[in-house]
Amino acid sequence: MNTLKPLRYRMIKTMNIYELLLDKFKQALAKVGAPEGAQAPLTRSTRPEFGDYQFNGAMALAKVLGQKPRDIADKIIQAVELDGIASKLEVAGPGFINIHLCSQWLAAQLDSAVQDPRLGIEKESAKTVVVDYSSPNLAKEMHVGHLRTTIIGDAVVRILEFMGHKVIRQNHMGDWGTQFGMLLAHFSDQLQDQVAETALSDLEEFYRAAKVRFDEEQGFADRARDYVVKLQGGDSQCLKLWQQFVDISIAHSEEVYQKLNVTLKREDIMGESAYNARLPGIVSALKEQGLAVEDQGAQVVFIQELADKEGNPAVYIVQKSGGGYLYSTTDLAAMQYRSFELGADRILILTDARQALHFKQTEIVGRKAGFIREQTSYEHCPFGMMLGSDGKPFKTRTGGTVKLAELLDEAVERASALITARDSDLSTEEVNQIAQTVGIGAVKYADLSKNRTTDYMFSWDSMLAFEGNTAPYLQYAYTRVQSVFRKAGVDAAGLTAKIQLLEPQERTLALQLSQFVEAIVQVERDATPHVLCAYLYDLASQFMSFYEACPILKEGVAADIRNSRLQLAALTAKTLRTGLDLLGIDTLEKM
RNA sequence: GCGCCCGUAGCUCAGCUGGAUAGAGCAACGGCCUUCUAAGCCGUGGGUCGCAGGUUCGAAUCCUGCCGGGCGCGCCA
Repeated sequence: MNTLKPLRYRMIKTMNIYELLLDKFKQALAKVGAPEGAQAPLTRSTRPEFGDYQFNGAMALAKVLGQKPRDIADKIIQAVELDGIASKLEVAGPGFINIHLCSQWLAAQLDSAVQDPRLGIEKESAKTVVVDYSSPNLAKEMHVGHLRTTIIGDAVVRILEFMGHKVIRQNHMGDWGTQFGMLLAHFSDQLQDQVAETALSDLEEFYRAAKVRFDEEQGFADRARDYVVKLQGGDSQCLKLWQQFVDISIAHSEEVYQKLNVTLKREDIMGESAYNARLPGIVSALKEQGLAVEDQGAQVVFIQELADKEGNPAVYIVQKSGGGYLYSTTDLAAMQYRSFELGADRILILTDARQALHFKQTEIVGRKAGFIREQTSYEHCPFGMMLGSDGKPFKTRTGGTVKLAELLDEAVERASALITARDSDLSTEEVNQIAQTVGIGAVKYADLSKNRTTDYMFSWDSMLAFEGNTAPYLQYAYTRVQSVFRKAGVDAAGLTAKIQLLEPQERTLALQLSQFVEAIVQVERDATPHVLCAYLYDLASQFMSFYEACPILKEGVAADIRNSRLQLAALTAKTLRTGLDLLGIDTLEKM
């Protein structure tokens, strides 16, 4: 037998250039005598004349090493091993090191990426990541306020999966709360001889009616609370009504998911009710550990870590004086289930920012009580709430609410109108297909592209705009590439030409293409899809400039140049399609 | 009262672990379609980065204090 030998030479795949450079500069730092753990600040250059990346570690070392920063920068340049990777390293200003990547090397990276279905991005060692998102309240029809968690969460899970992680979606539906009692009370005495589905055809209206009674009708609120206790206690009549109601609500949610192209499935549902049986155990465990104590008839945990200046601890109620459980109890149970039974390495929870304190408290209590393994991270990913165009919060009662289903329909209609308004040879069927893809994409992108933790403004115009930094712009860039290949009669998959980077637009595009992984890794880490949106928009924008400046199929373009440009276009299209797919947005061949 | 988040161009937003002259889109203005789809491209104008200190070689970014806005703080989620 032969001794072991490599089966074949394994080419280094297109790697994360940032990581590569960082690694090289860290080695160089050690060589010039920088202390262990010295900062290694590497960034992308802000201006073309400063190169592609810049390393700014020399200035900080000046004091430590007792040398001039520019001298240190010179030594770093001598020490760093970037032969064949960088074409030029120069010291600028007080001691910046500008890194100009070698165009041939950059082109070679793209040559291998374009052949790879994963665009040269390697999977990471798999972690188990539980992602809690969407989680609509089944008492109400989904409205625009549910967009953020649903869409952002879905993009996050797609990206985590792309990077090789085991993702467990958890749709923590609100099917067990106090307001459910309100609905059950209304449900049971209003609709005894009606078919539930008919009555619930308009969930919003049903909820509104129940809410009115809850607020105004004598005795109704008490009955609603009784219903919660009965329900949580397992009363069969209540459960039956409840189940009927839940089924209809879930079906409604699934319709919206379908329209939105969201990956949540029925088996991802792990509603609040699913934790019911665990709640007594949570409270008793807290009591046994002396964490929960009785106060004013309720079981509460006093959290000293969050005490005010007077030393008054924060109060965290885990069981109501009447014996009922709350979302705190449920969230502790969910934490335990996810960490121990699902084996989560990370737990991501996407909700609005108003719940930040609650999750902070939940983590403190949960960790003390041992409801979460030490190695499990507990990450609340907050975002601001939806405001109306007037800057005031969206009202959920007075008809100011925009139902999600209606919003999506309007988006598709607007897209359709836009398409038919322009000259085209598209068939009706094609128009409908495009309108669907563009309209839904626009809505999703509008939400995905901003991930501020502050409130954000809902606006039909900005959400359904089809120009500028929008999904249609990205989709359009993609179709332009497809159109080129159609016209050329070439199959992108069959291309083998080497990429050449001659024009500035080609080089700019190439550099951007090589940085796809950097954007993805950041989203993976921070659960911020807007970083990927920004990346893709820049990519599309740079492609548009390239497209205008660098003719591909026109007369007079040499064959090798044409083929190189086709490769660049092909890689752009693949990157756009992959990126949009990770955002849950479809691409089109024509538009 | 305490806590969290935020304040960047007329509007909506980027700005990564501090780095060079703070960037986009929309809106405004001026160019570019008999030539790869004008949902596009090129260009112009527009910012005391809320204010004041501090740390630093260097601050939109970190710290402190104010001002302004939002949200939260024992039986809703």
